[in-house]
Amino acid sequence: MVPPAQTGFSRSIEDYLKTIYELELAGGAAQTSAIAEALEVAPPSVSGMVKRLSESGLLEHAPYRGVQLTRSGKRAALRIVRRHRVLETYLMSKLGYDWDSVHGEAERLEHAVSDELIERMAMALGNPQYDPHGAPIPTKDGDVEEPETVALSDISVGAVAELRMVKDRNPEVLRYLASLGLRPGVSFEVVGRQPFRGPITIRVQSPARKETEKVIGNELAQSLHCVLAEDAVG
Amino acid sequence: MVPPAQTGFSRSIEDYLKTIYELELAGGAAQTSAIAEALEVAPPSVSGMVKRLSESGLLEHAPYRGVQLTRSGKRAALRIVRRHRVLETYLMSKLGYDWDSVHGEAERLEHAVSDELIERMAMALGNPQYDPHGAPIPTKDGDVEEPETVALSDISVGAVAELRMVKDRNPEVLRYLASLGLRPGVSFEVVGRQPFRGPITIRVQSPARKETEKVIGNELAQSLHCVLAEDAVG
DNA sequence: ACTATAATTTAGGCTGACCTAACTTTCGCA
DNA sequence: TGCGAAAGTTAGGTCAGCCTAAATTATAGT
Repeated sequence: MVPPAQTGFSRSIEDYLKTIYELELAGGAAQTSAIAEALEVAPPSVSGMVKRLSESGLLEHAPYRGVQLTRSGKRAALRIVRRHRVLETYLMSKLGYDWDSVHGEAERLEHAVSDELIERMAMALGNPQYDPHGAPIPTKDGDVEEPETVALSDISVGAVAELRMVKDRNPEVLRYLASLGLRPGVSFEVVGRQPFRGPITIRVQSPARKETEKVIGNELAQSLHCVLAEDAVG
Repeated sequence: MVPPAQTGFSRSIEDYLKTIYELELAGGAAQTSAIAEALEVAPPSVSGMVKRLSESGLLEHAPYRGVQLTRSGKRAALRIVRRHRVLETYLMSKLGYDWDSVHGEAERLEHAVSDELIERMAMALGNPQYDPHGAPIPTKDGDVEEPETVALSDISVGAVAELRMVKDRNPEVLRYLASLGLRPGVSFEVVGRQPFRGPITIRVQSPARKETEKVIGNELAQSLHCVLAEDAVG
């Protein structure tokens, strides 16, 4: 048994809880196959773990239907999410990690750090509310509001919006976005949308105060979550 | 299987290698029972792991006699030792950890950090040569010279020495030493030694430039490793 | 030199977390 | 409305790393 930090939850269990939390956010109850895919394990492994976790009261399991975190499961999951996001933020701002390489490191560390270390890091950062990808950092006692955002792929032409959160974690993709200057906080106007899930054109204020147009594929646009400056969802 | 960082060695294996390295330093070949005690596992568990490790060429096993790291085992061990000591140094100087609480945190993190993170931390610290306990930090490519030191319990009266390294890692003990102002780098003169493993009295330059005498039990004195300013070993 | 005790190893088991193969349930669609 | 594919679960097995009990080897003291 390898008890990570001070919870008593194994590394595996922590991974399951975090994954289930993230899948629930994306849509209702988490399906066995979705969990299996996210964790890169076979579906029967998930069934087995789900049984154990629901027996210990961390989640509700409706057989053949899916699972949902209980209150205590959610609390545990949010602790991991906080760790992950604080770590990413710390590694980037204090140790010079890149936007794209930070995820993997945090993924391993989140199971090994103590609560104390996380609080010290958060303190050193001034208790940030968002991580480098724009995701909100849960507070120490487990509060988050996952913000109301719209995917760029769902914003209509003419709307002005701000990029709030990048859901993709593929380093290649993140590197590409960085090269376009697209990071959380950047504002832009949607100036074109090709039909049939075609690419989207946006106009961004470049660092040199110059306006540049960028063309973004629809698939990528689905993971760019934004807040609108004016109401206009299509 | 839980592969830590990029080596392919499990957390357990890393712990065994590090422990064996430390035991070898303290005296020749590491005994099964010493390893078992250090890792808090039963002796048969050690026998089993030792067999596996010697089969993979990380150590030489003379049955019933003890084990010794091979070249590659030592290389692996030193990588963990470097991680541990860089982590301790970083946690103390960048995140405000205390001398006594730093060990446990590093103990868990050493198995989760990547080489890259360690190099970034070392860089941020200016590539220090010693950790907060005075232990030398192996270089990236595995060089250390564990310094020639003498335990305070073996220094004769009249000698002047500098505390170089504190081998104890019990937080209580470390807190006590801190309260006495005894940290690596502090110079002192041995002014008294009671016979029959009795306590030792030293005179230290206090922060306020005032000389203070401290009385130290023999057992504790055995883990205070020093370098002599003049030759005088009793 | 011999034996009692201590140290070590072998034998056999358990648990967590994974796997594949085989079976069961659900659900979309003809 | 029923049936086949997709999704999920059960059954049974593996592996690492630990354990206890029993057997073996080393060693110290007479």
